[in-house]
Amino acid sequence: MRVLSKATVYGLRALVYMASERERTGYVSIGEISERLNISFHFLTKTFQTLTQHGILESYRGPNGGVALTKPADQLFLTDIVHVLEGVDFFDKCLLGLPGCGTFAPCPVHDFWKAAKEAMKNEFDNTSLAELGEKVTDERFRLVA
Amino acid sequence: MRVLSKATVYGLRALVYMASERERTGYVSIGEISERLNISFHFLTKTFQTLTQHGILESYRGPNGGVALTKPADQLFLTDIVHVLEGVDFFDKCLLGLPGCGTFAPCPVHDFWKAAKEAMKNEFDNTSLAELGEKVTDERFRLVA
DNA sequence: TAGTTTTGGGACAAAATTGTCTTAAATATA
DNA sequence: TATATTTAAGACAATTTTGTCCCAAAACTA
Repeated sequence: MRVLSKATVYGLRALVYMASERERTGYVSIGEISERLNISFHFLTKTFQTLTQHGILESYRGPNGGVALTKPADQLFLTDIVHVLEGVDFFDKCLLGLPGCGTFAPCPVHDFWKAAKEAMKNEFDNTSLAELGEKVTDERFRLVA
Repeated sequence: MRVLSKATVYGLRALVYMASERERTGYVSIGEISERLNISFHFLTKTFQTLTQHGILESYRGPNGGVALTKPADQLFLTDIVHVLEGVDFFDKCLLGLPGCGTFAPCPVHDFWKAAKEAMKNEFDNTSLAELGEKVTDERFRLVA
């Protein structure tokens, strides 16, 4: 079950890492993140460029440069990131891949899947990077194998 | 959100179609299914070969040949098909892609995702091809765009 | 037996995803 | 100014997924 692409998975892990560095101020370099989380630097850079272009991150070049969240981590939710990296129709896909599957022309698993998606969307809508970052800071949860 | 591969999606649609042809006896040809559901014949054939090799389908060559469910459709559940086409670890994947993510070493979204997966697994465990086939036969639900 | 129909299986191609590399641009510091 | 650091951007390669094609094997029919 691969719900999120690698790009999204890496992006999310990296953002939660940033949120977990609570007392830190200023920019965090992509190099640091990729090292700490064991993610390909170049691949992460591309994902971060997308996030920067869509207003999730701001970046700054040069020494002591890096990336920073554009908003406090408690105002950035999983849905925001997923919408940028997976598309705004992320929570609107038929389990059987039928285009236009909906109440008026449902596939046989539509009712169940609609409820499952709603539960997931609800969780994504209400889970902030801050919340996940705290879990990591407070040590019971991990971001790396 | 792409939970199932195309191979699985096509396989499931095709199996539900077979289950929906209630009064039919004997083998159904892959050609018929691929035409009716608008699925690539060769691609579906490969997926069906996998299902045959794993005991979900039996096949028979020659005129009036085709494939047939090895069990009554009310004894074949979504989990059975998904286990064959996606792997037995389908319901055991970390949302953030961390290997070995579990109670003892969870990622920050582990608790939520565990519950979401369990709900999905429960539904897959208890939804038979017969049930879905009936929905299609009884006309309110569709298998094709 | 010859010809047709159908699945089996493999080779192969196309497309999407993932990953790597190089160079440029911006910024800081010495 | 020269050098080092860091993101930006795009080319490119590797891998996986998806899709196509061909021919063999099995089975039926005439």
